[in-house]
Amino acid sequence: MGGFDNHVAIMGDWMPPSPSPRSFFTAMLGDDISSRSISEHVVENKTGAFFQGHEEWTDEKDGDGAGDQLTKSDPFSEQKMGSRGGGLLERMAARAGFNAPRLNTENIRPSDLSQNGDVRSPYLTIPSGLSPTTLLESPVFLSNSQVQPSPTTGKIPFGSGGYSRSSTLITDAHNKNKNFYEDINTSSFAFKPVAESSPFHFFGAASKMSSSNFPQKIFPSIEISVQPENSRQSQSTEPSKVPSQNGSTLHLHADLSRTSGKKDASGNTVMSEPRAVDIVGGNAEHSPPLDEPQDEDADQRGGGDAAVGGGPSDDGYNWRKYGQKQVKGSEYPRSYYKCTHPNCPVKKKVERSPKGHITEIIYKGTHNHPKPPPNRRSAIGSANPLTDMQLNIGDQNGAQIGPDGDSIWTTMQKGAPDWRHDNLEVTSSASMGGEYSNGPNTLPGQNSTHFELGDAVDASSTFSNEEDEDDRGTHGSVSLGYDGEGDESDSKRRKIEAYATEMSGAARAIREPRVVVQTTSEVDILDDGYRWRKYGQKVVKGNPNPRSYYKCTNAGCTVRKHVERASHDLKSVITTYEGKHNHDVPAARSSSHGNSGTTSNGPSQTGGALPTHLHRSEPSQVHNNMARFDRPPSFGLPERQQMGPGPGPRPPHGYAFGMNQPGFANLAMAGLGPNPYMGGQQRPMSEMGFMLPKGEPKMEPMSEPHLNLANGSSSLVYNQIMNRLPLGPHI
DNA sequence: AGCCTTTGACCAGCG
DNA sequence: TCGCTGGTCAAAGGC
Repeated sequence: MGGFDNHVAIMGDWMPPSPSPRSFFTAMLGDDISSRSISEHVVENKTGAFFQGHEEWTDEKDGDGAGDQLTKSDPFSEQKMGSRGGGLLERMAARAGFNAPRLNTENIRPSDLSQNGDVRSPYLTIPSGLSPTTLLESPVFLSNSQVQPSPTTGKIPFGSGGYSRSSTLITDAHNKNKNFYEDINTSSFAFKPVAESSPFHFFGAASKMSSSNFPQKIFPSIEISVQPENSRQSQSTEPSKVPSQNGSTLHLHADLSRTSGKKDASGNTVMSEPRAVDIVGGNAEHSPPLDEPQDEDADQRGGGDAAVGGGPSDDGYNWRKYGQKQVKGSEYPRSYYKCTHPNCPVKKKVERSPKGHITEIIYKGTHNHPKPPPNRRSAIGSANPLTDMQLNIGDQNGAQIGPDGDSIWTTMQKGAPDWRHDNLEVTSSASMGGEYSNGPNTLPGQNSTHFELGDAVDASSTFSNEEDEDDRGTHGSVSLGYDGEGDESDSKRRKIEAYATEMSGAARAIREPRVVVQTTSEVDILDDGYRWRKYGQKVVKGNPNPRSYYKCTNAGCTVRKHVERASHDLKSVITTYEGKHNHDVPAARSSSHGNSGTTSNGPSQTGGALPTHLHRSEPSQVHNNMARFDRPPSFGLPERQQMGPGPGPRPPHGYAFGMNQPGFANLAMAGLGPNPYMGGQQRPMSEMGFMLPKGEPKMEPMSEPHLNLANGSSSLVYNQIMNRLPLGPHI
């Protein structure tokens, strides 16, 4: 397997029946942007192979030179892939009983620990070297047409059809080439997990999803693997010292080593050609590795797991480690945890690399008690971004007991307390990291924009955390699993398929659509063309800067938004939209100009949050699209039909955010939802990020050189993306 | 003192 | 039946 081309080809095989992510991306970004292959980017970046093997990971901290990385990182190296693949991926695949695209969370990093430990705005960024197209091909975007996925909302894209089996995303904690990514990380998608809301509602398969299926639905056990292996990137830079930047990167990791139908040593079925998608969140260089700072410590004191996200408390629950052992096929030792709550049967297994990178987290059982108060959670959990991530996961994914209360490894998501598990085990994991993060230098002075799509769907509504917690990230991998008693392979597979379908719907929560737009560039997204009235301002946790609240002044419009300066980057402004949109952009303001540079009455003016930016965003679409959120899911309709130019104004620059759209959901999933580690970092370069719906991972696309987002072009790109985002079934 | 981690040993399932 | 493997137990120690 030599080249990336092959890789791509494989990915193609792996693609879901529905519009391939790649196609989507291509469409979204346009030929100019997407046509280029990742490999090309890699070459251009001279940073080495874009996809990396897992083995390289170990060298990460050793500071491998670019050249080394290039060599080592050759993900296409059969050898490497094979070796790695035999491990987690296969196990995951086996567990899930189907192809398990790997979502690598190793690279998930705290957005900005140094500046604000509380910052929870993991962003999943697409490194400059990473082609959106590629990204779209990642499992994250699988089955867009049928999935309602949203990693955070638990809508995992478990596509139907052949792909349904692939619903499992295997976390690949072994992202190597940290440097590579760092170098290239200029643009990326940042998944900005939103608070506890429901980072992981990965029950994507939505093919059969119906509006009636909601959180209350009974689910089979869900296993979530979170693999925030962060660390690799930290090396190049000191995350803690570097202001967070939008370095989160979306790490697409292809694993070509696997063959279908094979079984691993354990007899687990290994699905054919599982592809690993590593989503690296957080800025490699800017954002501290999720756990990197604590890695050593964690390792030594055993609390490392916690620190890393596998910890007992990262998910909001308290855990006691009762065992650890090296599991065959796993490169890293597996730690066993039990919920410390009396009589609570929930357990979780965490695998993490020697450096503390979590490669997999599997929950089993259902908590029969409420989550302990935050103050009771481990300090680590609260302070550690990674922990935050875990919290999100736990919150949303907290394991829940199956009907029988045992033997079910599940990963529940917050807000899914009512879920019940059957014998379904779907494992999906995603890792985010900064590896892909583009180097800060790549596109100096460019814009970084983050879009957070609020999702009206939030199964985790149970934990009604609002913005303050929205930024928590959940990232990672989610495994829907079924630990069943019988034939894991087949039965799981079957059940997974069945469940995937149901889950997607179930995962949907009803929530106010929420869109977060973050920008650090001249393109001021804050100036969205609508008229706003500032009605409040306050300092929220996690951000030293005041948040300004605005209401749309349009009569009858309930849309609100709040704007705040990103703690990690004062140049960056995060705008969160909430509410439904019932009108178009005011004529006077509905201009389409990426670079107009004029500011409107938006926060940028009042809030002064954007001192240096000319923000001109086109949230008009947001408005419009948000309205769509309320629509009943429409399945089977081509995205275009749903999102497209169809009825309804579509401002030239409008952002066609498809809230609740599978596409994003998937993307979010890739981002692993609220991954504190992912985001939070912004750079003075063009970056465009997509913030996933509240409760969902937020993507923070870092500026992709190819996207050329700077100076208004970002809006164009954004617009294109949004408008073209394939979203299969939409709500 | 309580809680948690570590770690070797034990147990059970499976081929 | 044996060996392998994953999962669990429980003593010891640390914080």
